[in-house]
Amino acid sequence: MNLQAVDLNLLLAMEALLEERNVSRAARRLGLSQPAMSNALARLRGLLNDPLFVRAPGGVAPTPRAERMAPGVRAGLEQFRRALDGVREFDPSSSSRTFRIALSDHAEWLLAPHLLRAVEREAPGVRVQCKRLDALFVLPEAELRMGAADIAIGFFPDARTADESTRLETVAEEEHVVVMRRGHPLSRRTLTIEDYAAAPHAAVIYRPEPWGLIDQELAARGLRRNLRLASPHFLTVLHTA
DNA sequence: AATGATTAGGGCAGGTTTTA
DNA sequence: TAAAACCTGCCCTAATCATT
Repeated sequence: MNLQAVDLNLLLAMEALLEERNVSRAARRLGLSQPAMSNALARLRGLLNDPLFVRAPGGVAPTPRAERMAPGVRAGLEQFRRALDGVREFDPSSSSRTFRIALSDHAEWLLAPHLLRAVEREAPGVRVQCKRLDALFVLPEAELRMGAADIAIGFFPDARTADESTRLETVAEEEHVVVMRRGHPLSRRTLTIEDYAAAPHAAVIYRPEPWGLIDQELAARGLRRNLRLASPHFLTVLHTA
């Protein structure tokens, strides 16, 4: 494509639309009127021969083409900004950036106090926005790719198959544990997997259907657990023990 | 009905062409 | 080379249309 034929401000419009998923909000973000943003979108559509964004509840949703373009647009604009800013390294002490972290309430409960202290100490202008993972063991690749989340923290068994734009790092290792109240009959002996499956219990499950990774593992052993409560909240499950 | 996207028409800034 | 005239494209407001 001939870049001379492209108004590079359209990339800013694209970025704002990817972030806001709403033409009016994207316009406000760039200090434009809503029709001006609509017009920019129309020019992008003509340029790329794709609708890019289609109407959806609450605004617009990106087409697969727009989603594929998103990482490149973000990276390109980031390079422009860095070039124009004189290639400044990230400086926590002067940054006013908002970091969006997708994680479980369990990880949030464990990490948030430490994170908050570190931010207060080293990056007083930085804000942290925690958001819940949509699924417990599934890497939110789309959210990361679209910039809806900067990082995701959790146990992601299939993360190794993530695309190249996703950077993976082991930050901690944990074991699954069974929690029960003091004095529970099962606490007096070594818990077998059969005991576990047979005992009425609560579990953390994010999906609408109460069927997760552990159920798959049990099924492989010919077992089915006696699940009485499925909740997306670790703290709720702990509270019911 | 409310919210949000698109269209129409006019103004303005910046670029191009013409002319002295 | 610089100034004037002209052209093009973007943005604005207002009105209308579409979707939820």
